[in-house]
Amino acid sequence: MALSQEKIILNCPFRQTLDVLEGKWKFAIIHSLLLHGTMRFKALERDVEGITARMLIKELKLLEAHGIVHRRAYATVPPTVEYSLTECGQSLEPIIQAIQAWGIQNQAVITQSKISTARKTPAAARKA
Amino acid sequence: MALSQEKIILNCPFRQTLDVLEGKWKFAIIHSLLLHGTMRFKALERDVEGITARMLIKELKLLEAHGIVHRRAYATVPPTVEYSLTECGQSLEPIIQAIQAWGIQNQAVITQSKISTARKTPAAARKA
DNA sequence: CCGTATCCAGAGGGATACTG
DNA sequence: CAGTATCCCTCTGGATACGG
Repeated sequence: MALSQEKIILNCPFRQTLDVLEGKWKFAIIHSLLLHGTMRFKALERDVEGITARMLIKELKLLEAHGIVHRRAYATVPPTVEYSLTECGQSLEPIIQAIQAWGIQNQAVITQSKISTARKTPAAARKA
Repeated sequence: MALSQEKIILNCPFRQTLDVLEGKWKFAIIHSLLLHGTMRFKALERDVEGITARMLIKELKLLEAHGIVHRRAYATVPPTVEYSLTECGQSLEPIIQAIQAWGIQNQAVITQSKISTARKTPAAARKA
């Protein structure tokens, strides 16, 4: 399938998709859910290295609102909450796979041309 | 091809790819360059609806540093600068295509479940 | 365990004016 | 045309503490 020839206008399907997937963590969260299927909150937090609980819940809420992720809570003590991809979310798999495939293919190139994108976290900066 | 079973750790190929493609405009810029091949700065600015010259040049610099985009300047008056994708950049096409395909497939769903993500620009907020 | 609330530094990013 | 420079606001997103 060839790329559409229309202009990269706002509200075209391409840009709308980017809106849904924007943010620092959405791809990683979806990747993790694709790998493991249903996951508890804590499992996701452990699996997506570097994310904080605060950001995880925010991103999950957004994904849920867009119909990508399904949330199911059980009235147990302590609470149990399970997240999984909806059918719509599962259909994102080709995108995740394409990104991963490119990463594997170009790992050497990326590492080589890597600029100092490394930025200090606020906390790290304060300590310094 | 199945997704890799490794944890979504920092510095895995998947996360590194996200680092390269992070930011609000990179996917759209690459999409445009895939469609049109070599483009002048002004053409890109027109094609990627909503981007400002400031952000465009910033994103292009980063993409160039990562070896995704090639920049060629001609010593003409007025100046002519052409941007194109490197071979490495062209290899991102499957990702762009996957995103676009998903957008077309799920356009109805997205539009329907759209939350008020609309946010005022600083200028719009000042005027209000 | 699963969140929420609050605080806050700084990166992202728009507007505008200016240069070669 | 192809950028730079400056200003400044907003939102992201980390740290921390707390509630059900």
